Amino acid sequence: MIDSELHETRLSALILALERSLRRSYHTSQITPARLSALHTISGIRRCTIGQLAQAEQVTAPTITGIVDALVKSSLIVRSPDQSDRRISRLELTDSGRSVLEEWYAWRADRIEEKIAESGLSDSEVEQSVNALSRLI
Amino acid sequence: MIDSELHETRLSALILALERSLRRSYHTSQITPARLSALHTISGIRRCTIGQLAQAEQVTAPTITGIVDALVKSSLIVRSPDQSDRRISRLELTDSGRSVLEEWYAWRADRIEEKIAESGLSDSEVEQSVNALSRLI
DNA sequence: TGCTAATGATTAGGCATGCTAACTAATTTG
DNA sequence: CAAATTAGTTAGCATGCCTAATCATTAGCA
Repeated sequence: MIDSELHETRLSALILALERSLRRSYHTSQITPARLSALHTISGIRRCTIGQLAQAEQVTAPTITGIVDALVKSSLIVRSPDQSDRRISRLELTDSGRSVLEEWYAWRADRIEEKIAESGLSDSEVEQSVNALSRLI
Repeated sequence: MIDSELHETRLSALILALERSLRRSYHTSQITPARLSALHTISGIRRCTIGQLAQAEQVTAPTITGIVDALVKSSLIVRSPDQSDRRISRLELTDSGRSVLEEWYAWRADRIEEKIAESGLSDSEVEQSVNALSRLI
């Protein structure tokens, strides 16, 4: 019990710290975590709808509406009504959205390389902990 | 590079998911992550000041002011001016604050036990990944 | 066919968390 | 003692999340 408590204490603190440091680092990159995550998800779902995106991102529809509005406003995606069911919006990346996403992948790869180097962790240690974490969620 | 990219992709998504699930779970518990974290920190620093708290939580002073206001308002801490330097506020847990913190520890311990059981991870695997993560930050 | 259900999405409104810039009050220092 | 520094607060903004209510459209059924 005491061990579990320690782990959770540290995990909670770590998650807060991670979230803060992520937010700070995204701060420089002109796009926010939730929007990038949505962009990434949209790029992976053909003719993605608001509902699908909400489900994939595990947030409510109104939350997604706001994120989509922002992405449309900055021309990273386009929202177009479905022809056969006009209740539905279809989301599609623009060229600009694709390149932002690709720049982000590259930037991330650089950052994680730095972090792994700084930490002195082996690649397999990183992999193990990422795997463990994803099983924990 | 490709491995690092994969790790970071998954890490970013994991952090978002963690943050969201944390937020949802705290939702039921009447106190929010940032406030609990601050409460925990205050309990660990004797005669804690706003500045110390900000530094420990790695956020700016205005952010801490808001969190402290909320904690004071809900009577979990008291803020009193320092006698020898009246610029300084000293923060101290109330009995109520202490019991909220202890309930939280207990609740967390239960949750992490559940999660670890569900995940099928061994305690040492959890420990390893938590250690690895904290080195990564 | 035409009314009602259900569905997809948006709007309105609120809260939490974070930031920067500008300010006040108090203390230090030259 | 005046000027600089330090500790906190206030104001104002953005992001991200929620629930409740609403709108438009489509589906179902008598």
